[in-house]
Amino acid sequence: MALGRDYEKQNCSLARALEVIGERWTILVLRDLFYGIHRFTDLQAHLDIPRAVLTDRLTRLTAEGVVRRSEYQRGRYEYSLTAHGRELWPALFALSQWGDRHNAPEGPRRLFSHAPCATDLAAGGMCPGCGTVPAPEEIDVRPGPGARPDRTDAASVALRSRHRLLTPLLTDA
Amino acid sequence: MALGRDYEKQNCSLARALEVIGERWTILVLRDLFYGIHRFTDLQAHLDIPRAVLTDRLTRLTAEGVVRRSEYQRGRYEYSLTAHGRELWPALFALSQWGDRHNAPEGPRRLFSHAPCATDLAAGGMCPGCGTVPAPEEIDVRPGPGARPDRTDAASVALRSRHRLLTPLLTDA
DNA sequence: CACTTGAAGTTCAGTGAATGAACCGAAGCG
DNA sequence: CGCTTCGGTTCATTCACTGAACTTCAAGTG
Repeated sequence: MALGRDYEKQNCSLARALEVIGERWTILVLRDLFYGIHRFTDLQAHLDIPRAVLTDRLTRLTAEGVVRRSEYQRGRYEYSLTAHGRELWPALFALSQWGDRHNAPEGPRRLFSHAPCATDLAAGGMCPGCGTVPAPEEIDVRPGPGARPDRTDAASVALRSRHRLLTPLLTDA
Repeated sequence: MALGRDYEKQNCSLARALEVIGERWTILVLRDLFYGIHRFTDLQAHLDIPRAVLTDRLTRLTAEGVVRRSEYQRGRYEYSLTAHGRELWPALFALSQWGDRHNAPEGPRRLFSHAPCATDLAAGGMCPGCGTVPAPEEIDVRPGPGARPDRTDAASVALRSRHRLLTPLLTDA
């Protein structure tokens, strides 16, 4: 289709990436999956997104091999990032850092640290402690000075304490 | 407005970044500015984008302090990245790398190298030669194995030879 | 067993953004 | 003066996003 999805004339890797993740809401869906939010209802509540759009994005991401869908009860599904999806971490981190520099008068809203080194990440997602660019499995998120605790949905509340990326939030029981 | 631009409910730096650069075409406009394409007509031809949309994106990016507009002749303008815009480089590089991994059977379409080290960049935009994340001013682009020389507009042709990021392509005379 | 609740969607009318083609005004050129 | 180029604007059409209502199935409750 002509809007949002295709940049076919561009012989460019960036354009190819944007065809997969460049639509409205898609990157925020991926962010939530990195945070460990993985059920439809929790995603919908945390993103405050129309359900039809969330369905569409999850379906498309699944078709592209970025997200995996699995049934955790009969009729209930959960979504997680594939290895391919997890490789998007440096891109999301870089965008997030830029958003903080551009517009975060009270400091970063969230801080990311390399858990084994207990060191906050620097530019490019690099850990100054060990000089590598850690995989998301080794990264902790926690609220920063610019965080505003105004949301009350379950996912927002759970994210107010330190949490390892990719490990599920909000499992029942 | 309600579509494309705002993610106001999200207390999130990533959402703030996407409000500035998340609309369709915006990231590709920025890519071209990094490549040194800086005149309206060249951008329009290289992106194959409706003129009204290009006008809108350049206006908005200028208002956000990401792009600077200057008159190089009476009534003729050129656009360049501000310091703020240049800080987006790691994010664009990371996305581009992901696009190559996800969908580039014949290898990367473009290769980026840290000019002083003559070393190709690795994950996160890091230079393995010196261990830093170089600024775009120090980076060269050149076509990679996956490049397809099918476009004939002036900017596409000029980009077939090695070129330093941010230095103007296609100056007259 | 009937009744309610909740998850995960689908459907649909209304709205707003993207598209591409046409139009426009100012500057430069011969 | 006529022609072209640049850098737009205007406009009808197309298409995606929105929010609300509706649906379906499974599980839990009395």
